[in-house]
Amino acid sequence: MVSASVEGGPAGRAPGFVIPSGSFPGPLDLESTLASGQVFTWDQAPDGCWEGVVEGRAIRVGQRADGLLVESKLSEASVRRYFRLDDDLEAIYRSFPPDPPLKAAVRRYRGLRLLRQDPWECALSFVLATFCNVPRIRRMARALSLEYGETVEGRPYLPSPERLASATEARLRELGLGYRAPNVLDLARRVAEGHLALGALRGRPYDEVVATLMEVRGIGRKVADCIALFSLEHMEAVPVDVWVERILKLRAPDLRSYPELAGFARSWLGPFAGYAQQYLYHQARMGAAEPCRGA
DNA sequence: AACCAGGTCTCGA
DNA sequence: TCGAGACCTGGT
Repeated sequence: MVSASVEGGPAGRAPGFVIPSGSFPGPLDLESTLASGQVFTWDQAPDGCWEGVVEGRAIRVGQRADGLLVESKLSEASVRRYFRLDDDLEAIYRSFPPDPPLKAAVRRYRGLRLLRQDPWECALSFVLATFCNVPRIRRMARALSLEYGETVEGRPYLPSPERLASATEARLRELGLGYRAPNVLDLARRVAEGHLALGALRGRPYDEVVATLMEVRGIGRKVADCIALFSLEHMEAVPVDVWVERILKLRAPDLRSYPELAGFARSWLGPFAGYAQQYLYHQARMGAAEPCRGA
């Protein structure tokens, strides 16, 4: 067999490097990070490595005892930024309240990091995500990638706003998006036409970010919080989905509305409430999927 | 085969 | 302002 791997070709092997564990504060657990329901475009290869696209480049990452193995044309700085290796995870853990279930979730998923996602990918993903389960979100994202997306170094990836804006609602429904089809179109058109500058929302105040995002059809408070937390640096944002709502109502049974629940979560969980939320969410969802598993 | 899913929108009180 | 229903579809 001839291994004719050409640098840059689809089968080409990207340069590899290791980001040593000691070179960033706190642990990193790839499995928890990439399978915790914050991102839907990564796949796990048979060898256990994860494959995705970051900043328009393909990337393969693997968990190693000595750190994070990376195969990509991306710079190390880009990878560090994406995986939020600048976050001092132990300090974030210390900021959490002494809540036994939260402590259990942290113990179990230690090393779960929020990602610094591209705002467009994040917004598109969570408009797709409304009221459906994670496997289906991944399926819809894959369908959009294959139908309208571009291939990034051999890997299918989500379409640009411009490309998606040219889609028809009927075709999007055929791809299985259901009633999300017009919402996805509205989002794509606003971004493509420059009426919604997602990148410019970085650094803007939380209330302004949420209000701006909610102008899009299909983006309510919860989806806006997801975008704010996962791609716009608002670690205080607490997306309240059905799982998190159950958890919050155990502590505050009298709270009903979304603003009340999210506000309670922020005061209870502290400045990194969004981080804590992700541990609670992941714990709840995995617990439901695998009911019998001793701690 | 029901029941549920990282909700949002509309509408009537 | 608040609660109730409708809503596409596929996983489990």
